[in-house]
Amino acid sequence: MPELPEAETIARGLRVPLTGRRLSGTEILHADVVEGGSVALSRGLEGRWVHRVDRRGKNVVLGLGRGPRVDRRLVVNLGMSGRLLHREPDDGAPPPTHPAVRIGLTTQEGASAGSLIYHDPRRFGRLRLLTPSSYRAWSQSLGPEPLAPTYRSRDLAEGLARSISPVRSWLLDQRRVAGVGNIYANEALFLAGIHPGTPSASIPGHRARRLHRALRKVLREAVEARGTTLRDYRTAQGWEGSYGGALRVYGREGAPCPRCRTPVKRIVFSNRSAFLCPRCQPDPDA
DNA sequence: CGTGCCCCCTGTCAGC
DNA sequence: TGCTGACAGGGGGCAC
Repeated sequence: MPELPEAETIARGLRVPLTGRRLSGTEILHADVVEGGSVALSRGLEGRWVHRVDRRGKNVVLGLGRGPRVDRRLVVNLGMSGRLLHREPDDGAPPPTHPAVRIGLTTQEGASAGSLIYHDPRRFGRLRLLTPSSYRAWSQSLGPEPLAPTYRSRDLAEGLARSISPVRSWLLDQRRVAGVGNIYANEALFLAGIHPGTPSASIPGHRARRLHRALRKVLREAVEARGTTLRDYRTAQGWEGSYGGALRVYGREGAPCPRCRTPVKRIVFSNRSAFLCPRCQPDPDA
């Protein structure tokens, strides 16, 4: 579920409550979300301080250490239905329905600072604890961050030119560019006026530049709105994201295209829905 | 190697 | 009121 804007929102929401806290007393309720074994995770988290809270692609990354340096990273991929929730010590909030991992937090003085809960009904998400070298290898396996100032339209254009995949599949491939999922791929392709099934290599340079601009615009807007809640996604504080109302085509089959009023069409390929305006995004095969 | 398909799992909703 | 099938924001594995 969560794509870049949702993961970014969660990371921002965890930064203040987690930074400078210490992890202790990990409870693993569903071992299938833990990569590398429950015991290794519990032992690896125990007593480590949270130095940083970051994001890489769709992943939330906690930089941890026993001393002042980051010597482990907890990488959380939220899959389709994962949430990372911060709970205060005795907020009377109802307990989450599908907790998978619960990690205790303490202050420098050792007082309770609540808990960090990984919640995931479908359990497609994954938690992994990585050393600096395994983190580096993992991060290098992902593509560039599309919102980084160093990500230029030329990078996108050159990547597209080397692939025969449909452009939506290309955008969803985390090795090409990190953090784009089905919602924002469809939204960006709409803004760029490109049919999702267009073979990547057939997209001319000026269209690739348009796609680069559209992708960054959509992602920035969605971060601003704290992400899109369709169903499961919540911020670290349990709030919904507000970008759902701004979606132009995703999930809007039959609704008028915001640009030309033609009904939005839904097609399926690679086992996933794509939404498009058949007039603004003409089928290259037609 | 690149690409596409299936599957992991649970919840929800539409249609009968 | 069930029951069934389709579908859901992701990604790993495998066959070709």
